[in-house]
Amino acid sequence: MESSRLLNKFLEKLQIAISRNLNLSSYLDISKLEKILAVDSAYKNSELMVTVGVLWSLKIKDIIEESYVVSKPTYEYIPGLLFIREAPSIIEVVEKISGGWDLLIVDGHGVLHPRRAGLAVIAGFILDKPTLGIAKKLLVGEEAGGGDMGPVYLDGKVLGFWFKDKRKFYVSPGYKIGVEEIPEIIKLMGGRYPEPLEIADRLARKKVNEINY
DNA sequence: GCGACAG
DNA sequence: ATCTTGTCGC
Ligand SMILES: [Mg+2]
Repeated sequence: MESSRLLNKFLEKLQIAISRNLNLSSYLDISKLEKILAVDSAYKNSELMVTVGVLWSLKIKDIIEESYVVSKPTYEYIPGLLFIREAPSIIEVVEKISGGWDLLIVDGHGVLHPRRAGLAVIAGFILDKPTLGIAKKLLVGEEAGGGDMGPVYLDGKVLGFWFKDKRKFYVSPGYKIGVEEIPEIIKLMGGRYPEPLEIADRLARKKVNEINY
C-alpha cells in the first residue's frame, strides 16, 4: 500500500473540481422517505477490507437486504482523502443491492470537509443519488448552539449539524440534499445515530473477523 | 514551523 | 480503522 505526493495532489484537485459544481438542491421527497441504504467498512491487518451495505426500512424498522464486498485496501488512510480508500467498494456494495432505496448514508463526512468533498460527496456524485455523510468525529468546522442539536460552521456557513445521542455525531450533505433538510431527516430516523449504520458497522466487523486465509 | 487530522 | 483484559452494570 502506498501513496505518492503527486497522486495525493491530483486527488485533491479532483475533489475541488467535483465540489465546484456540486448539486445540493433537494432531490429527496422527505414525506416519502422510507428506504435507507447504509454502508460501512471494516479492516484487518491492512490486508483485508470488508464493506457492507444494509438496506433498511424506516416503516418496519428492520433490514430488507444486505450486501458485502471483500477487498484489499489499496491506499493508506489520509485525513481528507478517505474517499480513495472506501469509495470504490462502497460503489460495489451499493450496486449489489437489488432493491430500491431513497437515501444513501455513509460513515464519514459530506461537505463538512476541507475541500467540501468528503466520502459522502464522492459516493453520491458517482451514484447520482441523494446522499448524507454521517461522522462520529469532526474533521473541520466549529460546533455552535447547545442542547442536543446544533449547526456546524465552516467559513462562516452552516455546512452541517451535530446531534447528541449516546455519542455526538455529525451530519452533512453528500449529494442532492440541502443542509437545511438534515434536522428533519434525522428526526425521521429516530433522532438518534442511524440504526442501519450501526448495523453495517457491526456486520462489517463481524465479517472481517470470520474471514481468514 | 507546529498541531490537528473522517475512517 | 485496529490493537486489546479486565471490569462495571443490567
Ligand atoms: Mg467506518
